[in-house]
Amino acid sequence: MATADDPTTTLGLLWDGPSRPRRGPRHHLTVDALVGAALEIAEQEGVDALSMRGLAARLGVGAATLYTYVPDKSALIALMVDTMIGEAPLPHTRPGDWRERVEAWARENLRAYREHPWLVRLMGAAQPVGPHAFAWTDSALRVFDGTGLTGHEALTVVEAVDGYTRGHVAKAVEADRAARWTTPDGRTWDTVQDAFLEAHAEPGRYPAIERLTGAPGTEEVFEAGLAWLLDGVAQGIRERAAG
Amino acid sequence: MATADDPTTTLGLLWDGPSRPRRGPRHHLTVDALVGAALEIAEQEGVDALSMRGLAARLGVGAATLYTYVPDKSALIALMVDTMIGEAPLPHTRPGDWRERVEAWARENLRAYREHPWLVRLMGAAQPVGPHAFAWTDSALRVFDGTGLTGHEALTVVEAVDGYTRGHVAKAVEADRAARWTTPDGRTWDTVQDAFLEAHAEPGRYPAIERLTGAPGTEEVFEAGLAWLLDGVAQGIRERAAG
DNA sequence: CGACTCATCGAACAGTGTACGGAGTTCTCG
DNA sequence: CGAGAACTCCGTACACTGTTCGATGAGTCG
Repeated sequence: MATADDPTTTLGLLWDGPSRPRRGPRHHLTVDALVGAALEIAEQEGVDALSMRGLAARLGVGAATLYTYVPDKSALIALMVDTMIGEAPLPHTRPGDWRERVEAWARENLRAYREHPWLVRLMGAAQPVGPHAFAWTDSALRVFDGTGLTGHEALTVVEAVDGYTRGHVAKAVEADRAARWTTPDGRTWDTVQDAFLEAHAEPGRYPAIERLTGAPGTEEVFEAGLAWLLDGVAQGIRERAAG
Repeated sequence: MATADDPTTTLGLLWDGPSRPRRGPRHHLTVDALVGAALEIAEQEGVDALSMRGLAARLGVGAATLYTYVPDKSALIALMVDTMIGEAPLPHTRPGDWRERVEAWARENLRAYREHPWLVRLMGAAQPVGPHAFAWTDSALRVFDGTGLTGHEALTVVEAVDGYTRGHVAKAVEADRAARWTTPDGRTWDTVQDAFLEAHAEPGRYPAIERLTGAPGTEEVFEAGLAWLLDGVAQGIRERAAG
């Protein structure tokens, strides 16, 4: 198989699927089987445990065999990501007006990312656009049909909301992991950190933080920010309709 | 030095600095020198090139020596991140009203992240809060002094804007990297991808995307989304002042 | 001066992604 | 129908990674 380092091969795999050669012995596995097993590993053991050797072992083949299905690990990851995107419901098929649909999709994405935290890390690297990602964006754009926004404006809104969601997801995933962490003797992350800060921040050094009576949860921040963002968008749509 | 895996040691390094032992030979290096050299490597060669062996070689010492300064690589990274945060201007010292200050800090953060793309990846992992991060948050909260918002509400705004910025940064960094990429024969990423999509997306499959006449740039999306978000916040502040 | 503590670092361990080359299988073409 | 091309499979190897161990010797305190 062609050596990559060049995402063209990966794009071909994403959009065309594997190319069946004319000569030579048959494959015993399929690319889908690789991706499925890789997703299982990521889901069960986390993304750090996803190695080519481990994946090969799970499938009962030698490590080098995988390279006849996939040019390299990054291509496998691109396939995993696009597969996950394919499981997201298409925004334009949801009920309600544009705002209800946007809220639903943003919450759904947040939920999906938090349920599959490994996705957040894998999406960090630049990804070639796969068919499912493309279809999702198309669907998201259609949510704004009838609002009077141009395609360009609709895409701006989609990207803004998506960016907002992704940023929160990164923070939420960190918070989730910290919440699950404990010292060997059972103290939580918050306990350790708070004790540390209390011992080290002399009074008056951080006046605004001292005045705080409690931090908002990630859910609360997400909902508030989403509401503000969509208030702004709604106002833009109203002004355009009036002008 | 104490084995970590437990961020308590890292927190100590962040807040107290290195602890000078009473007996034994002197250190030839300092933790600051490690962090400085690590920052240079990240800046010049990217985060993937940052290895303990490479760092040790740059400092002219053996790889194992580093572990007398720092419990492990993650602690080093925490120190790098907090150092970078320390270089950001404090929001409450900027001129203007709350909105101008927020806009300035959001743009500044976006710029800094794009200039140091490795930071985006390093911040992806959960980080213990360092003194500079703490000071920055305190300063950001003070921007809302006099707006009538409670500390809780101000923190919600800060986190929402920060989350928004981080999400965009991730996308912008990906876009920057893709923009810099070319095939051996000189074609750009966009050319390759567009050619591929044109060849593979039959007409009518992606109606909304077909209707597009051009995609908004990351800058344009960022500014539009920020304006919407702050419009929403401003309305919240007005309503609170009125009610 | 001993006793103790600690910095330094070569070597080793358990991993990683991936290239290579040989063995065996399947299809195509003369 | 048989020769050889094309291909899968995979043991082995390479160049890495972060980190631990143990030996050596430097520095300091009683």
